[in-house]
Amino acid sequence: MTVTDAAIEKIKSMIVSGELQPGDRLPVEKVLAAELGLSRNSLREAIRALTVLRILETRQGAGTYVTSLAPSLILDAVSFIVAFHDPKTALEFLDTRRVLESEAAARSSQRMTPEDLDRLGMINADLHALAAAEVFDSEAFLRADKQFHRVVAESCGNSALAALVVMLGGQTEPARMLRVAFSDEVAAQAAREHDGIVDALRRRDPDRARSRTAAHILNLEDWLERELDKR
Amino acid sequence: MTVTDAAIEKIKSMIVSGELQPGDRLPVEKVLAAELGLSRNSLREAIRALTVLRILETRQGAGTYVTSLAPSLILDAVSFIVAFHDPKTALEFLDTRRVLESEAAARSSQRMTPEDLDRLGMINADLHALAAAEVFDSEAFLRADKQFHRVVAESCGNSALAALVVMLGGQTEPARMLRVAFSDEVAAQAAREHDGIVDALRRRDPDRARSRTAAHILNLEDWLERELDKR
DNA sequence: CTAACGAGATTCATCGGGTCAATAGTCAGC
DNA sequence: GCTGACTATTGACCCGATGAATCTCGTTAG
Repeated sequence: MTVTDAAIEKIKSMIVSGELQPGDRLPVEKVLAAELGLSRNSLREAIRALTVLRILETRQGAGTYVTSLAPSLILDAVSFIVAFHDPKTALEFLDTRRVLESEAAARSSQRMTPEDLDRLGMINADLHALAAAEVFDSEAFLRADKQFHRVVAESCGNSALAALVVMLGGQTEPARMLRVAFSDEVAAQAAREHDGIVDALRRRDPDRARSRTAAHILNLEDWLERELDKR
Repeated sequence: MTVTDAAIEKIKSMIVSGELQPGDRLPVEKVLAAELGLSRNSLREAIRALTVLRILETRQGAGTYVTSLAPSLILDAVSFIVAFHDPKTALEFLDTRRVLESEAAARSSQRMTPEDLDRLGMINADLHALAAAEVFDSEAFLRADKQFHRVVAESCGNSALAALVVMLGGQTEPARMLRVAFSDEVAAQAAREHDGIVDALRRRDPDRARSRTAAHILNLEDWLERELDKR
């Protein structure tokens, strides 16, 4: 256990115990270093580690603060981690995402407002347009697609579940591969499947929403598997 | 964007691009710092950040290495993050865990070997014994309980799913609270529910495994909710 | 010839000192 | 009362040095 690790644990326990609340400001580096009994450099390593985990936030000239610790914020750090995985692992993540997102869709079907549904419809209209465009912009399509899934997930009423879905739908390494292999035909098919999901959500039918979402992601899994076999 | 953040991105891209493979050794700090054009201290902050994310591993005197990047390793870092949440958020995590673990149990029912099942039976026999002991050791019970759920999850055939389940069953803050409030009666009830899960797994019946697991965790959720209301 | 040993080189861990840049708080001027 | 310049605060970043853990490799005992 290095002194930096000890400092991380110390700061962590100060937060978990409530000694430091979200939004609180930490003592200045020099003082905190003295309190914890280590050098400023080593303390900075600890602070940096907690910063990339979105637990602390530093602003030059202003100070270091505890973040809101919202699940979405924290799990955002996880999507950073997920990006390191190989394509085979990506299939497992996608498989897991299917489990979570179909459940989230079922729950969202009971909770989405007409405004949410309209917004979702507009996003998918964009997706149809992007898929039918003269020159297919896979980059833009995947960005909007992510947006679609995010809206569905975030209406489910459980922010931890939503954050996990968004995280698993994030930038995995094969997602970059997708960009080159993703065709306008696959995109058009995906947009049509989205229509089915939106319809299920409008009907407020959890079973339909669940099944349609599961099938949609399953198709994505199959496509990815085929792409991986090609190489 | 600070120079350290830039270094993190640079190292990340080196791994994602395959320039650095799992197990590879990084250049020594002094050299790498020169290559990336920053001081050793700043580079060390970047390395430390990737170390707490379990992406790099440093050994004094030996060097800095890229980890295996196994999902379990990576998601292990997540359980560290999850520990920061308040009890209310813990309910959401438990809710999410129910979704994942019931699915994992259903899958495991099709895959567990007789040896796995025997092992599970033994673990639960221990749990029964612990719950019936003269002086109830909640610490030991929860440790064995975690073990039980881990064995079920890890047989599901998807290591990412398994890792997520284990992570969500891990050290959340209320888990510490559990230790004081957890009674031998609640423990005995949990062990009986485990019997039902083991039975379903032995029957190789995914639906029973799914339902029994979901109900088990649901009971845990209810219990936690009641405990939270008390305060 | 093999295995245990040990000196030296390598590498990360930690420290103290310092400069620079961004922010916030203060106070004069209108 | 409001604006803007000045100043103190604070994190960002750098350099150089020492200590501790590990590895390398030649040496020696069996």
